Amino acid sequence: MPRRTDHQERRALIADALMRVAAERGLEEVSLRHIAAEAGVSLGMVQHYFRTKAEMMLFAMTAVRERGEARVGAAVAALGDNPAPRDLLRTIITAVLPLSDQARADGKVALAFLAYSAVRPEAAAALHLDTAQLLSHVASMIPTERPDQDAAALLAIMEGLGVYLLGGHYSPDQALAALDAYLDKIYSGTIPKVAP
Amino acid sequence: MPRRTDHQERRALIADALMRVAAERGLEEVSLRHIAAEAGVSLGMVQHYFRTKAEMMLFAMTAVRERGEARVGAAVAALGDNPAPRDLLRTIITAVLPLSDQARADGKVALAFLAYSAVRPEAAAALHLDTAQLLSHVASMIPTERPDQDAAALLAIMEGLGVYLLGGHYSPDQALAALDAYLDKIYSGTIPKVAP
DNA sequence: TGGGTTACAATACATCTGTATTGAAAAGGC
DNA sequence: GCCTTTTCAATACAGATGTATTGTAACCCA
Repeated sequence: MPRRTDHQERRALIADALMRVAAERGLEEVSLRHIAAEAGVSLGMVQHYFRTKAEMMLFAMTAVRERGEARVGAAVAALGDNPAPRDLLRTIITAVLPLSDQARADGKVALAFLAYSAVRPEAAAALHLDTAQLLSHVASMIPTERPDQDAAALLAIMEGLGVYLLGGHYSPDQALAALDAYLDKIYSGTIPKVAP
Repeated sequence: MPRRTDHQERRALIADALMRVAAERGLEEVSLRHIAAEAGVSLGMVQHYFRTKAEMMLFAMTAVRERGEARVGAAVAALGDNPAPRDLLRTIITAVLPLSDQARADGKVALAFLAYSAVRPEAAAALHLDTAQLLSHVASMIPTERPDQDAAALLAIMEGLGVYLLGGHYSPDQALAALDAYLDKIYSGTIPKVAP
């Protein structure tokens, strides 16, 4: 059984090209031939690694998600051990927000896939960070009387800031100021949930 | 100079068909022929009222926005005169959120156009102005120390909740609870809702 | 040293795409 | 009544699209 190529590596190469095209020109410009050209390979090769376009799209979708998770993981790791919950939360969120060029490109792709999966329920399960998991994780770090609601609002702020940043409606400074203002409400002044 | 048809009316008819297709199958399935079929007219007629596809898309984009504004306007009008700022704000936001079937359909289209305009800067300008206006309006209704930041966060919450609702990550109850929790923080002064 | 399998490349194919062209019916203004 | 203009419908067209088919070189295992 000869297997000379690393399938995952080739798929990643193609998915990278897809993300580049999607970030620059949108998902509508994503065709097998465009992706092949962008990746510098032939149409036949793309077909060899993805039997159908939908399969390629699905793979790229999870690749975007994994790239986001990797960015968050790296930012969190840079915090060292036992960071304060507020710092941890802010680090996670700023890692998700499209503040760097790379994150901006990824964000555009993620937004495109968000719209894509909004009309393709079979593709919706895979996208983005697993919100439910993240929600309970964030809630556990929020010392208010209603951590679930406040966590839900915080994630919504994160998503909304991301969208507004991508659209150019908010500047990075504006977005971070809004985020910090909310974190202030969560973490300052009020008596923590546990002992006084 | 014979002019037997109301151009705006015909355009609206076609834009309605476009929004139906976009809501059900996404912007990728929007082609001149699909829209013509959905509207029950011929391709030639669509071409007669929109010289190019981009022109049709642009018209539909502003039609979605106007529909959303109309929904907000109606909800606000139903509040009567001199509503409390918090009620007014909550009414505006719940009118924007995709909570009804109609608002869900519109929301999907709006999300699709958001991704669409993220890679077409020439189409993004209208939304930009809209947000800036809404932001200062909302800020004027927020009695906190930093109304600008808190208003920015509130709009982000609105947008994020909308996205999560469309994606099915939040239930309507969850979204409204998160919204109300934030409004509590803004409006309840320092006294929490639950007794100390 | 084969035989079989993999990894592509090339190309064919039917369908769909946006746009342009042509033509004809209808309806004002003169 | 005629003539110009609008309102469409039909069709043509070149290019793109996803997928299927075929061919061919390379490689591993026997």
